[in-house]
Amino acid sequence: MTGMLKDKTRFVPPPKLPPPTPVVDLGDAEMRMAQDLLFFAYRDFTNVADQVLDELGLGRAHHRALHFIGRNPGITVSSLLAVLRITKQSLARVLNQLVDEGFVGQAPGFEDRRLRLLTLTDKGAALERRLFDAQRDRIAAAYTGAGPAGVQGFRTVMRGIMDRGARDYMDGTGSAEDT
Amino acid sequence: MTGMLKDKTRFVPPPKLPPPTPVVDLGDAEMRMAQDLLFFAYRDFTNVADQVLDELGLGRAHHRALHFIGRNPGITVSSLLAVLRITKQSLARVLNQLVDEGFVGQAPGFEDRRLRLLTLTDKGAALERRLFDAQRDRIAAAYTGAGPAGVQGFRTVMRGIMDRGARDYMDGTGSAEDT
DNA sequence: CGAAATGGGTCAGCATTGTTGACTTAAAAT
DNA sequence: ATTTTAAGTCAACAATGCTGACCCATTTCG
Repeated sequence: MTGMLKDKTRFVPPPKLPPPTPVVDLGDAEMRMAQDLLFFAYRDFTNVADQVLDELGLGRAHHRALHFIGRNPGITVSSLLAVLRITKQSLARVLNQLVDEGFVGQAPGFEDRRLRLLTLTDKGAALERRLFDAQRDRIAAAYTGAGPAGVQGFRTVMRGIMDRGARDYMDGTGSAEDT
Repeated sequence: MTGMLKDKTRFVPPPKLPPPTPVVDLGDAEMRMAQDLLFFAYRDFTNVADQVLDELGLGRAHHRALHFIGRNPGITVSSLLAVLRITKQSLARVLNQLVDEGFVGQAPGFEDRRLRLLTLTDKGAALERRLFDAQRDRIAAAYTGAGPAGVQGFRTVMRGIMDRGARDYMDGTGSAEDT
């Protein structure tokens, strides 16, 4: 980029700004908006929790683990991996830290002693609570503003966007590993 | 973690799985679900585009830049920074690459020649199109399944979740820099 | 029973994308 | 003429993904 404005001699005509990427269907505009919605809502939603996490030297990945362990006490490592869809190594980093710092507890499975059943300790539950509370307000406000029918629509669309595997997980139907 | 199942003598009772983090309000369950919805929908939505990007050796960050430049032809660097809310240095990496590879064009502002007005080249627009088309199907399907009222609810909730600054941007009202 | 499969773990190294901090340059503004 | 401002650059660091290559302890299966 060294000197984009350097050669003052050559006049570069300001581009005749094209229309925002020629809209083919009319529906396109709606879809583009959806991209924005997802980007901004996700970013700002996660940012809320990030602030709390920073204080503790933890990251988003830790939050995710806490969340899903909290929602699924006794979940195994491989199930957690299936839900998060990350690698064992990525999870290990985060999970070991959570265990070391006493946020997550573990116990071998009763029948199959290879399993490592994960739970939140009191400390972990408290943190998860705190993180949740921060995000909670946003959701609550947004839900209130949208009314019950709006919330229903929100859910339906979000479910429609995610993979079948994720949907199944949410239905409790899910081993989550299938697709 | 070296030997969590190592001392076979000591019996570690399987934790009596506590209920999924004691639900205080009834509303809590709904809010927790929203966390899941955002996580899964966002992840799976972005993944669709990631596959295309991988082929070209580009990442999500590139997609974001392409998207917002495409939506806002002639946007300045600082406006783009305000929308994305990342640092100049982070953006530079990605943006320089896009310019070098001919996806993004630039021209100095007419009145204020310090400005660097960004646009998509044809090549850039084509790529953005391709990325969009991939995501488009998901949205289309989800929207169809939810009906017009559902879509309206989705929008309202998503807007409610994001920061005011993002909302303003979406309304076109926005300098996006204010909060 | 012995071999294979499974759940889990570890070491090492790399890529992407975000961050700080410290400066430079060119063009506006005052 | 000085100060702002828009943009860019170098350097280093952190969080989280990923791959590849192995190791252990159990459980299962032929």
